[in-house]
Order: sequence, then structure tokens, then C-alpha cells
Amino acid sequence: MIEEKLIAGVQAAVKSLYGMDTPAQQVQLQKTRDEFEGHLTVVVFPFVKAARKSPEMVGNEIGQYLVENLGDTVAKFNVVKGFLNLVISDAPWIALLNTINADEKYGFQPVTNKSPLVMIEYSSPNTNKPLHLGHVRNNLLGSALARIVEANGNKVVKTNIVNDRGIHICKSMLAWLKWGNGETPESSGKKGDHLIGDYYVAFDKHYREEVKELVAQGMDEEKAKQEAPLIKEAHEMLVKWEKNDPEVRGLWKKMNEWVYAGFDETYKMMGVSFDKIYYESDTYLEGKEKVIEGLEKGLFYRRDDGSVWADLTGEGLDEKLLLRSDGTSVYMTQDIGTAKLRFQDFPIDKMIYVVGNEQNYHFQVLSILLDKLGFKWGKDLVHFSYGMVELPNGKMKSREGTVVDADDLMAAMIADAYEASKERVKQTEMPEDEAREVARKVGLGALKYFILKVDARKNMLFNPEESIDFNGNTGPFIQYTYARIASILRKAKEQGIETDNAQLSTLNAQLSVKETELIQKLTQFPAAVRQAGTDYSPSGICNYCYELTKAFNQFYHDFSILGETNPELRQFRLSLAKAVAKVISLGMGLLGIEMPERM
RNA sequence: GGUUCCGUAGCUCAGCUGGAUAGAGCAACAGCCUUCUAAGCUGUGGGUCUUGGGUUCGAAUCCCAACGGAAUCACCA
Repeated sequence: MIEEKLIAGVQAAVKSLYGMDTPAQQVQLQKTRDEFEGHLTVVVFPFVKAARKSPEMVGNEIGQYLVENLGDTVAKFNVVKGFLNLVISDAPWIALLNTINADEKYGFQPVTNKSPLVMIEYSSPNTNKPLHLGHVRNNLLGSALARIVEANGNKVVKTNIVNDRGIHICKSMLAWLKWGNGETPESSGKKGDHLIGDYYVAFDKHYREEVKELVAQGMDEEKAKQEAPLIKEAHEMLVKWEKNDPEVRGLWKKMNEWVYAGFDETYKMMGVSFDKIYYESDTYLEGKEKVIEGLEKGLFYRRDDGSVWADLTGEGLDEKLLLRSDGTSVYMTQDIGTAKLRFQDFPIDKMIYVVGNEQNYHFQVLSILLDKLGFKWGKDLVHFSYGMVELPNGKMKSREGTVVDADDLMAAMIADAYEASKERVKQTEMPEDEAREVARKVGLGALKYFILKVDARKNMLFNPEESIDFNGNTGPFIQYTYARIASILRKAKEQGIETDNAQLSTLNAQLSVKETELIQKLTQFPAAVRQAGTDYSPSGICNYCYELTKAFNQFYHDFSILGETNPELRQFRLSLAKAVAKVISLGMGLLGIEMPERM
């Protein structure tokens, strides 16, 4: 509101002073740097040529004009080099604070029937092992993105494509048959996904021993990998699965159910959910049809051996296989099939795939193919490509036992948070169940913030030796600030001070710089949400929340809220604190981070 | 080799639609709890923004090249 007014004011000033018409975009309005006095700064360089005066003179003339014509908004100004710094008067800030407090969903765009429908795919696990840290990054990014996109006024459908078929599942099944002795999640007390993961590992171990033995007998290693009895057996199982062999299918179904039950627990703890889940066993045949259709339309071509290809050399890419010579599907074909089903189920306007950056090429190709096949959203599909989580020694490797398990990690974070809270000197007496609940919020908050604050594109480092911090630029720092405000609001209520929907009018006191700048920070929230939506950037929300929190803590340190003797000023500060708590909670809520009322 | 991404303080990271003297956190050191929660606040030290060119009033930010790192280029998924 203030900014629009100022931009119009500068336009009018330039027109009146120098006779020049200025497009609004050319008026550069930015936040004044901390070392100068002011809230907003106009960069005057663009007007210097037309004015034929020095930047300082131009700044002074425009500043003077603004004070004279926008006196209710611009209190005073100063000019440093080519920068015109404007001090905004108190009244507009108080009005803004009122609007923030009046709007429960401040900064969010409403979703209506006319809103575009955005489908977001994330998670996409294999059913042969439990989720690890890499999946955690995927899930947190995906679910945060879904909330951010929704907050920007889109209908969102969260989807998950589960890779439930293929040779990897057969490996687990085979190992379970051979060495499982009928072990179930109930009999062993293990989570289903961990149980299946253990058999996958067991398969791998025995298989490698077999290969080693064959090599020792003089067989070529490549050949040994194909000829090892275990892998041959697994392949036979896969063939049976594809032929719908009742026994294999029965076992497959049973073991997948165990895995899903395990995943559900993990998802629930992580706080992620889906509106629609697809299974590759349902979609992998669908793509074939689409490819044949494309073949008939002349989009693709068939080679002599019967395989089907897309020629993408015109797009600067290679040729891509779509159907093997034996007629079976490849990965790309499955994704086409999944797209087909999804489009039947939902009127998709935009599709976002949250998938690691190792698949950049795949999605480049998929976009072109879907476009050729007539999916209106194919061309503009978004591959939200994120970097790997690396350990100090490089990637996680299951063979070396360096995989960071999602369940273990979350449990460890919660335990750490619990300990940290016990160690605190000023620990208020808290019932045990509340202490556990707070530890859950704080532990998970630390983990989520740690992962989401990093630019998604970048590879990030996780050191299992060092526990994730609870101090500094962290989730708990922000949660702590929220809890402090909650505590103040509780105390205010106890003292009979009204904190609900108190609309402030002009105060009988002058606001401090820290106070007006805090309101200014609050007014930047809608822009932060918008920016995060257009950039697909959860980390932008983290940055914003951190800056806001830091600004509040400085204010909190310097000023007393309940101790303020001027009742109007006290009311204002309560109102300000309340708005900060709300915006923190909305922002962190977009990231899936919960706020504790005390900690 | 082709393509894409990354390179900012000892470490982990912001800042990148061009604007003022490049910022946080961690780690180190020095302060602040009889006062609304010290998971906080304040201060000190720490930089050739990988390098070299270019564009311009102005470049960490845009362009080109080099160097370093990562991913990918399967009848695997």
C-alpha cells in the first residue's frame, strides 16, 4: 500500500519537476539499508539524465516534492549519493498492522473454483527398502512446495507414484522365501519396510558371494553377474509376476502391504500426505498404448529389430528408446502411461515433478514427448530438481552402511530435543506428555528447517557425527520466539488485557525505528510467499522467517511489552507481537513446521 | 567428449529479476539473566565473492572463456 503510493508519488514528482513520464517499473524502490535512516529508498539514477542535475540535487528535489504532496505518508527524507531515503510516518504503519491482524490468512491468495489445478508428484519410493535421508529431502520439499503453490491461489493435488514392481522387489521376495522362516512384522516387531529392506540387503550379500565364487572359478565378472543362480531365480520370479502367477502375486501383495504400513508411519511422522497414489504396477502397461498411438501418427519410428524410438535430434537431444525389441516398456514409457492416467483423472493445468537432479535429462525428454503426444501441460511441466544429500565422505552407500535412515533420524532428533529441553535451567514445569509433544515439534522442526533452508538445487551436506543445531539460524530458534510471544499473550490475558482483534488508532506516542521496521518486515510476507511460489523456493520462506524472527528478538530485547506503562503503546506492542507470531506460524506452516505454545 | 548444475569467511549456508561499505549461523574471544522464556541479545576478529576478460554511471549478481567439483548421456529404474 505504502509502496504503491510512493511509486505514484515519484512518478508525479518526476513529471512535475522534469516533465518526464516514467513507467512504474522504472521507479526502483528498495528497503533502506540498516546503516541509513529511513524505511524505503528511491534510486534516483534513472532520472538524472532527464533532470540534467546531479544525483544529490535530484534526490533532494524529489524528496521535497514527496514531503509536500504525501505528507501523511512521508515524514522526512535524506539523500546519500544517488539514493533518496524516505522515513515513513507512524500512521500508515499502524494502519498496516491493523490489516495484518484482521486477516487470518495474511499473505495467502484464496483458492476458488476458477483456480488452476496443479498436480505435484513427490516421494515416489521403491517398495524394497525403507526411506532414507534423500527421501526426507524429497518429501519435505514436495509437501512444502504443495503448500506454497496452494497459498498462491492454486488447486493442488499431491500425488505419489509408487514403484512397486520390478526386479528389486523380486529380490526381497526371494530372499524372504529362502531365509525368512515366515517372519512377519508382527512376529519380529519390525516395521514392514525395514523388514523388507533387510531381506533386500540379505539378497545382495548372498548374490555377491555367488558372483565372487564364480569369478574365482574363472568366470568373467560380467557373465558371473548374470549367471549367478540367485539373480536367475529372481528373474524367473519377475517373469512369473508378469504372467500373473497367483503364488508370486500373492506374496508380492502381502509383502507390499507390509511396506506400505511402514511407509505410512514414516509419512505420518514426517507430516506428509497425498491426495492420490498411483502404482507402477497399474500404469506400466498404459504407456505402451500411447507410444503405439504416437507411432501411428508418425511421431516415433520402429527399427528393424522391432524396438520403438523417438528421434529428438531436432531438439538437440539424442534418440530415445520407448519400447524394447521384445515389446516391453522402459522407464520413459511408464511415465507416459502415468501421465495418461493422471490426465484422465484430473484436469491438470500444470504438473510439477519433485525428483532428484540425476534425472534432469529424463524430464527434459519427457516434457518433449508429452508435448508431442498432445498433453497440454507437457511442454511447461516443471521438473523441480533438487540436489543430493551428501555425507562428509560423499554419497550414502547401503553397502557401506552409511545410509541415514529416515525413521532413525527423526527419532534421534526428537530425543535430542527432549534432552535439550531437560537441560535448560529455566525449564518450566511441564507435564510429561506435553514435554514429549514439544520435543516432537522441536526435533522435527530442527530437521525440517535444516533441510529446507538450503537452496533446493544445491547438493547439501549432512554430518551424522554432529547433531543438528538448536541455536542460531534454526527451526527451534524460530519456534522459541513463537513460544515467547505465546507466553506474553497468555500473561496479558491473565492480567485482563484485551488481545483479540484490538484495532489501533493513532497513538499518543512516537514509534521507535525498531517497531516500524518490524511492521515493515511483516508487510514483506505476502511478497515472500509470492516469490517462493514463482521460484518454487521453500528456502525463501525459511530466510524470510529467520529475518522476521531476528528482528523481533532485537525488539523484544530492547523494549518491554507488558511492562510498558503507556496503555496505548502497550496495546500496540501486544498487537505487534501477535502479528509476528501469526506470520511466523503461517510461514513455518508452509514448511510443515509446527509451533509449540511453550518450550 | 556432449549437455545441465554448482564454486561467496576455517565450516555450513544467505544474497543472484544489476545499486550504497558483501551478510547470517557454527566455531573462537569478550560482555548481558532480582525485570515479559538466555534455545535469546550485544560486541571483536575472520573475504582476491575460483580466475581472466566483457557489458555499464554501477557487477557476487548479466555475457564469454578457463579452472575446480557434481550429475547425466543404458533394450536399469
